[in-house]
Amino acid sequence: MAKAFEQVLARIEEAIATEGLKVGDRLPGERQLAEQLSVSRASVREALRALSTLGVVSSQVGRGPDAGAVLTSRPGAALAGLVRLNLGLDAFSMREVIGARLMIEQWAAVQAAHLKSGTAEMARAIDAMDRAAGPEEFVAGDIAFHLALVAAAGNRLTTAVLEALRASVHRYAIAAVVRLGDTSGLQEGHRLILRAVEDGDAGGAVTAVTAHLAYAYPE
Amino acid sequence: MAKAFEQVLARIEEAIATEGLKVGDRLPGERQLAEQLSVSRASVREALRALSTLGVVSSQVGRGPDAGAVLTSRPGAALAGLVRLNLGLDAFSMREVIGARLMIEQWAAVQAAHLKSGTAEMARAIDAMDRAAGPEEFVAGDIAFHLALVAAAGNRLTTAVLEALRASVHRYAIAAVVRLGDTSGLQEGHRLILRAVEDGDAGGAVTAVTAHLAYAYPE
DNA sequence: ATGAGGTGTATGGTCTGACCATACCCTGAT
DNA sequence: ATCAGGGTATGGTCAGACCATACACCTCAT
Repeated sequence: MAKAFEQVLARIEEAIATEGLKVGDRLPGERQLAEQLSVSRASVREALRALSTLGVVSSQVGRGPDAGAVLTSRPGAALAGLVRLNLGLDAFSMREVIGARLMIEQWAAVQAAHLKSGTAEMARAIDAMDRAAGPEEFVAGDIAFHLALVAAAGNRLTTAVLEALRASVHRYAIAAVVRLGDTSGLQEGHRLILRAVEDGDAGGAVTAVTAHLAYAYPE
Repeated sequence: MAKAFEQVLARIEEAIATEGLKVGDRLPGERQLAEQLSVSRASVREALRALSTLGVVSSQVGRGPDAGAVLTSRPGAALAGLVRLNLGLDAFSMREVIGARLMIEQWAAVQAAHLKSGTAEMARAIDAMDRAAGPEEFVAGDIAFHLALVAAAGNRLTTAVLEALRASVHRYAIAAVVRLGDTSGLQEGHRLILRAVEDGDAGGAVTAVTAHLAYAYPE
């Protein structure tokens, strides 16, 4: 049997999807939901807390005799996917994850090249990867490099988004390292990116990022 | 007194920030946290549920005598920011939100132009804005347009990210409508974007998106 | 001394039942 | 017709309990 918390989440998602709930509509109250799903109110509350953390619903005390949490976001595939992503359940294909990464890193490369920032952190990450004792350390260095690149763009929000993708990216990154026996190609890509940023060569940086990700994650 | 749930969240964030916790380190157990913060275990669990929803920590049953949730994400500004964004507490500047939007929508415009997709949805949103009775409907149409643009890129993940930014974007969008007495400029921008996508003109689409957002959110 | 295997124990996950302050609804008095 | 006030269901919080699990430790045979 699946965990109670996940049951509740799935049922609420399903209800939103199938019952055509619109933004502003109300879900049943916590006690009512608990009874319908045969779980405790505590589990319902945890599920609602997760959804409210994702900005899907929002609750208010009082509200009199009428019901519970309000839908604050549009239902649909994107919503369900976002929930799954954040829960690590993963509804996105590798293609989508890599696509989003490509978008963020190409953009960041342009910003970083203009600002000529973050080069020290990137260099440090490359060094760490050279000195890495095992695959774990190597992957950690890789993550540090790409995080440094995006952070160099100076927008904490996009950095946070990449950070949020960490779990998925990490898994794929490990797969890549395992697949490629030789890691020198990855490091070469990193060095090309770093050099383009140092030179302030935005076009070159985009090209380098694109090539690097294509190399690491071939179609 | 602040709500118990928020207290716990703040204290955990603070602990991560000030105690130099690293990825893989463990937080105290739920019962211990509850006692330290003088709240019930249920409140602690809700806070941890929120953090785990954001991918900040992860829990496992068992774990023997040693402690609780594991840090699964890098601490620091980006982390705290992500938490605040998702909780609607807002740690990002308007500049950062708009910057992220620009990144996503420029990228989406290129993809959409190549695929020549999503034009029907965008056209529908433009019509809805023309027929809008009040500011609320107008803003709803605006959101629908930009969501359609990003969805046209065919990557549910990036769509989900824009969806996640909805709350912040929405607020700024309202501000923009209020500021601009005349909304024809916004609609004109939408039409330019739509036309470029229909023509498969990637460069023109990027230019149109950039101009439109610069118009809606002047520096 | 060393390894395998069993046991103890604290953990996260869940449930029950209770209390509080709040916000809505409805009634009744004006 | 309007307004004041109580009734009531709500979300937020708490206390205490039980379960299955996974680690740490101890025992015992080798």
